[in-house]
Parts: sequence; C-alpha cells; structure tokens
Amino acid sequence: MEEIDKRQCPSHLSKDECTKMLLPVKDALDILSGKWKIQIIVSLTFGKKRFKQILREIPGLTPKMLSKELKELEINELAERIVYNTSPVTVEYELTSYGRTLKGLIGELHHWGSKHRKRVISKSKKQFAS
Amino acid sequence: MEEIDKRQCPSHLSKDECTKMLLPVKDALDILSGKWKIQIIVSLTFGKKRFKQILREIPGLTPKMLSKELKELEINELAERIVYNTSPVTVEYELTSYGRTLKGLIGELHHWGSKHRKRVISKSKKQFAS
DNA sequence: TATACCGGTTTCCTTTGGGAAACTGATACC
DNA sequence: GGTATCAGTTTCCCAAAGGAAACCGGTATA
Repeated sequence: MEEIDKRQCPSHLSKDECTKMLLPVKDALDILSGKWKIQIIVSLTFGKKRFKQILREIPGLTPKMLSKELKELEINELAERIVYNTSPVTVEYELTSYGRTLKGLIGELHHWGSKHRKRVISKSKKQFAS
Repeated sequence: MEEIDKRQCPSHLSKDECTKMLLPVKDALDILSGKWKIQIIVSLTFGKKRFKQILREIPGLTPKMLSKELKELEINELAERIVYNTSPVTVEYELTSYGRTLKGLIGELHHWGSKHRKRVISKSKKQFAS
C-alpha cells in the first residue's frame, strides 16, 4: 500500500519545511527552559552581578548549576563574563545588549502565564466553593 | 553577623514579591517545554486531528508520550478530546479557543528563535571561513 | 480463523537534569 | 597559624523524562 502524507500544514509548505519551522521555537525554549535560567537572566536584568552575589540572591541555587548556566549564557552571547585582575579575582556577569532582547520574550511569557494562573485559580475556587 | 539582602530588584518590590513574579513565567514554560508539546500544539493549530494521525505526522513520537501530552493539554483546557460513538471509536483532538491564544506566544518564540538562529549560523560561518 | 486497524496502556530500560558535599588555589584578615 | 572570602570544579547520587516493545479490547476485512 502507498504511504500517504496526511499532515495538514499550510499548503505551500512541504512536510520537511513544516518540521523545520519548529527549530527556531525549540532554540528559544532551550535558552529559557531549565530550573534556573530565567531566574538568573532576570537577576542580571537588574544589573551586573558577581558569582556569589547571584548565589545569595537565588535560594536553592548551587554553584555547580550557576556555573553551568552562566557558561551557556556566555556561549550564546547573552551574558558577558568580566574578570578584574584584583586579588583574589573579581568576576562580574552582565547581560549583553543582545541578552537584553530576551526581556520582551520573557514579558510575553509572563503575560500569558499570568492570565493562565488566574484561570487556574478561579477554577479551583469554583471547585471548592460551598 | 547580620544577614543583608543584597538582591537588586525594583525597589518597590520585596524579595518575596520579586520571587513570585517568576511564577507565571514558569507556568507558561511548563506548558510549552518538553520534547513534543510544541509540535503537538502546532499540529493541532492546523485543524482537528485523530490520535494515530498525530502519531503519523510527528516522526519519533510514541503513543505513550502523545497520550501523556494530550492529557496535559486537556487538563489545562488547551485542547479538547472529542469521542464519536462509531465502532471502533473515533477520537478527535482539537485546540480550544483558549488553546489558540498560545499562537501568539509561540509566534514570539519563533520570532526570537529565528533571529538567534541567524546569529548562530552567521557566527559559525565566520569561524569556518577561509 | 487470521490479520489489521483504532486508541490507547503497561513494563522495563536508558538518558538527562539536577542536588549535596567536599575540594581547589589564591588572598586577606585576626 | 587559623579562619574566611572569592570563583568556581569534582564526585557521587537520586529523581524525572523519555524511548522500545509488548499488550489490551473492540471491530472490520479477507
């Protein structure tokens, strides 16, 4: 029997093109998802921060995870690592101007998430209403 | 010694309020992250779909995962499960009107992700240029 | 009676994400 | 000399996410 592609995509797109459209969405999600990413980014939107300072600000965050996440932010050029040759060394992390473009995106997530939160809360209120 | 809160937040917010601002962002990310969520949602934006139909459309997706994700979408009222009493039963899944509000958000992710993708690609081109 | 489709579920397994705690070398303060 | 700070790294462990394959009852088709 012949294989029939039953995928419903915009008709001007091939199956392959349709799949590829999802890649950028995944890229964006990769950068934002994970247990600490957003908190770290938001922390940095309020200004330059030192390693220990971020650790102190975000309860539960371990040096291992912070180190890992900051490296990823650096690789993606979203944050910059600035080393001062004091002794002992002082290191500061700062969002790049490119990193600051995430603000809008996070704002959108916040916007949708807030509405969703209200929905969920009002539902559970109804459920437990006498 | 006294604990000093060195967190830099907008000054009108307490530490606690600042932490709570992140919850809606996490809610939104929870709904969108995971290996298959977006693909399934996008698939449903092109119309009603049957279980096997979605499986056929998305390469690699297993019935176990699809079942799990669809349940989550249902719980969050983003998708609806419609059962027809044909024999054997026919089941269709459809985005709710509420579910369709995700389109904008996914669009934003796509927008940012595309730009990021171009950045990354142009960097790697520079790296490998003779 | 055998096979195939529908819409899933169950079991077992591997991979990944993440936490706790100890440790590093350099320096400064007591 | 002992303790503390800085900026991390390393090791070992556990839990959650996800994949492969078998399985389920019901129905249609040959």
